[in-house]
Amino acid sequence: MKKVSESYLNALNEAQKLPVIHKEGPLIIIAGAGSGKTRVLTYRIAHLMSSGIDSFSILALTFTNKAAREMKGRIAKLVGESEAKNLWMGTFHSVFARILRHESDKLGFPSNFTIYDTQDSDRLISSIIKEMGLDKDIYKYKQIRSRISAFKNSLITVKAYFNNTDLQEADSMSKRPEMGAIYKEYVNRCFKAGAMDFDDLLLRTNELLNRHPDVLAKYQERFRYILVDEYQDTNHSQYLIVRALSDRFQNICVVGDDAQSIYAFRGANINNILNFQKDYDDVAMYRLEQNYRSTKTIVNAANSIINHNKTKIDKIVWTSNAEGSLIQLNRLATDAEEGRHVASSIFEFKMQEQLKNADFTILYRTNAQSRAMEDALRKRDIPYRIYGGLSFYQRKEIKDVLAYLRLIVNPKDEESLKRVINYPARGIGQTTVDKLVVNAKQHGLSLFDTAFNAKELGIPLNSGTLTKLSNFTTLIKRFQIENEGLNAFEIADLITKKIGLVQELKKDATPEGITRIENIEELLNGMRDFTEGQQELADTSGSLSEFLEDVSLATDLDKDDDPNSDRVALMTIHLAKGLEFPYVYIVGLEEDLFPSALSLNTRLELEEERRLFYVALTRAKERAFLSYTLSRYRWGKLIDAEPSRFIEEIDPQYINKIIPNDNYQFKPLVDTSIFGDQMMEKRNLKPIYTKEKTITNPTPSQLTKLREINIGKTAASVPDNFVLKEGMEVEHARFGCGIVKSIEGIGNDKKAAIAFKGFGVKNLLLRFAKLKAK
DNA sequence: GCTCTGCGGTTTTTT
DNA sequence: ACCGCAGAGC
Repeated sequence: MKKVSESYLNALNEAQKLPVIHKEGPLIIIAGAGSGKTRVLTYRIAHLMSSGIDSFSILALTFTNKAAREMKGRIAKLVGESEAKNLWMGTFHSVFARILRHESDKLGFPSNFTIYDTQDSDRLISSIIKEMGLDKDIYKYKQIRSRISAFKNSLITVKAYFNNTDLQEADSMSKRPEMGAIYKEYVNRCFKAGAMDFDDLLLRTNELLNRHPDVLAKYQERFRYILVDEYQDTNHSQYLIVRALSDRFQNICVVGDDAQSIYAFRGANINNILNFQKDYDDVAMYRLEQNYRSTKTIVNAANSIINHNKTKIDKIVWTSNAEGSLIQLNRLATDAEEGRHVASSIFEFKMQEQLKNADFTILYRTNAQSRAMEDALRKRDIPYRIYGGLSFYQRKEIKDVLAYLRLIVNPKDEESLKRVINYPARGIGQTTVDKLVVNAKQHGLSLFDTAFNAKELGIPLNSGTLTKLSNFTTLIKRFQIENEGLNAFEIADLITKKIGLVQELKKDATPEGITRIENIEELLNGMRDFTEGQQELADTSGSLSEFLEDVSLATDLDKDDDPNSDRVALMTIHLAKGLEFPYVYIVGLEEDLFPSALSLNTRLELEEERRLFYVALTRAKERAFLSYTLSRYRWGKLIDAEPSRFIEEIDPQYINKIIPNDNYQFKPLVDTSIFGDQMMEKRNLKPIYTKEKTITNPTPSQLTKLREINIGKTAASVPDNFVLKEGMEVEHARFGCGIVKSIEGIGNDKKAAIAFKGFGVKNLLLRFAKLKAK
């Protein structure tokens, strides 16, 4: 064991040292934002190891795989590469997926079980609803899925459901008496398919530990020291796993911040952290309250926000960092304007302060907001990278390839089979698949085996179809045999070539089609890297099933970015948890968006939104920028927006409000006559803090009309190649021919008064008016 | 069985 | 505005 010099403790402050040197027994670390909690965890693990504890008996559960990787790297630096190697570190899902593979036989699962992602679950639930002949408008698959997920996260098994009259009554009341039957069938089908969904990874772990005391004892014995990061975001299922495993030695260390609990929507239970002291005896509690990340302004502003929450553990986050600049608050007319504002702000700060693109991050509440930001950044030629949204591995073409791979590893995987049985088209249509599903159920076989034995089972299919089925199953079986001698990359390469996937995609010469081909290439390259990377590690082989597990549990954040690429980062606030950036833009601070309209029902939900805002603001090290708009496109329509209540909750001394003067906003883009004069009179805007609705904007329909008339589909910049002069004759899509009377303004604000025949003189903003020279 | 088109739902967040 | 899916026509 490489002895860690005691001097490393000097890298910690007094508050950080205590939990690091705390030895036996349970401890909880309440760590404010930016207080160095990762540092404490890292040093604590290193310290445990240096005081003689075998790394083999330490289990550290993190929130993302990336966090685990980074922490492991830092520990390796402290105690040495070879020592750190045996540490078990990862997300709940990845750690317990590994354990489940090892113990799968005890649960009746194959060790190569598939992990169904949300889309797989949705498809399976949809087809169950269809097979049961239920009304899909009442039984909405997404609602069903989230209800099943909630059951599983609370350890309500199918059996428990049918023993619980309250639950059944609740479902009957909401006109879904078949809920339990769907749940039962879903669980059955997953089992038959040798598949677990995300929730199963936790639920089945609980099942394993509950039903097999020997297994529980084994892992209790092994994991003598357990550390859990982001404990505030654990759900009940995770909580029970941690409790079970730590029950014997009670060496449990949890780290978290109740103020940053933002995952209640997926079952996270804030009470886990609030009640930790009741769950174990003699809990030591440590608080980390000094923030090393942000300026005083940001820390204090964030505190002023979170103080509006009732449910919280009291703590005072403070910093000795510099005062820093005020938080800038901007009001913009529309989401497109907001994008332009953010892009030019980034551009200017980059120049002024000599910063890199990677120093900037744009955070938003919903993925849909990224579009306006993207458009603006692209126009400014600012490189960016979007995290989240549709992740790489969820793209159709990637999922198609992965489905083949999954099917080879686990031929029982029903969802993968359905995905590829007729892709590329091989004449096996829906009707045939439906028949297979019915027969599979009847004979208790997997879908693949049903297809393989279609003839023997006497399924009414014509001989052509039978041949096609047999060709398909033979193809897959052949791949399976090939797979034994090949690594993940080689088999994937072979498959894509054999089935002619790329040729299939080449039929589509559109830019999207080309991107799809590139994506598949990227997947293959990624697989090659994976195979090569794994071969350096002794304990893994670079096999296909390992690759698939990695992929199904990877988050978008985990995907390695080119370290040299210098890009602005765009992501949801949820995804930004645990990260930090010098300059942070938080956009879309509007009622019904942030806080989300769906979270306004209960105080609890609203408080979670507030914590989310707290998380967003505390990501910023140097500067934070807030913005909101007066109207925004949502559901394809322009709707009015009102400033978020959260803006008012920030102590105003930390804010610099930048409100454009009146004549900047909502100067009629063009034709005032179509609305009459009322609108002109109501235009004068009041300062934003007047909460009463005296701010009268054009109604959405008016604005939509304006847009339709003047900009067609999207706002564009003034075309450079077209110089407008007074006296010129021009043509307008709606108003026809006209003569330019006068021109004023510059750049994007350039406008012209044009006299049209039959429409009179119109004031057109050239950016929007698509004029053609006559 | 395949392909095109129109309709409907979507937008809260993710392992 | 956008995507995916269902239904109709081939």
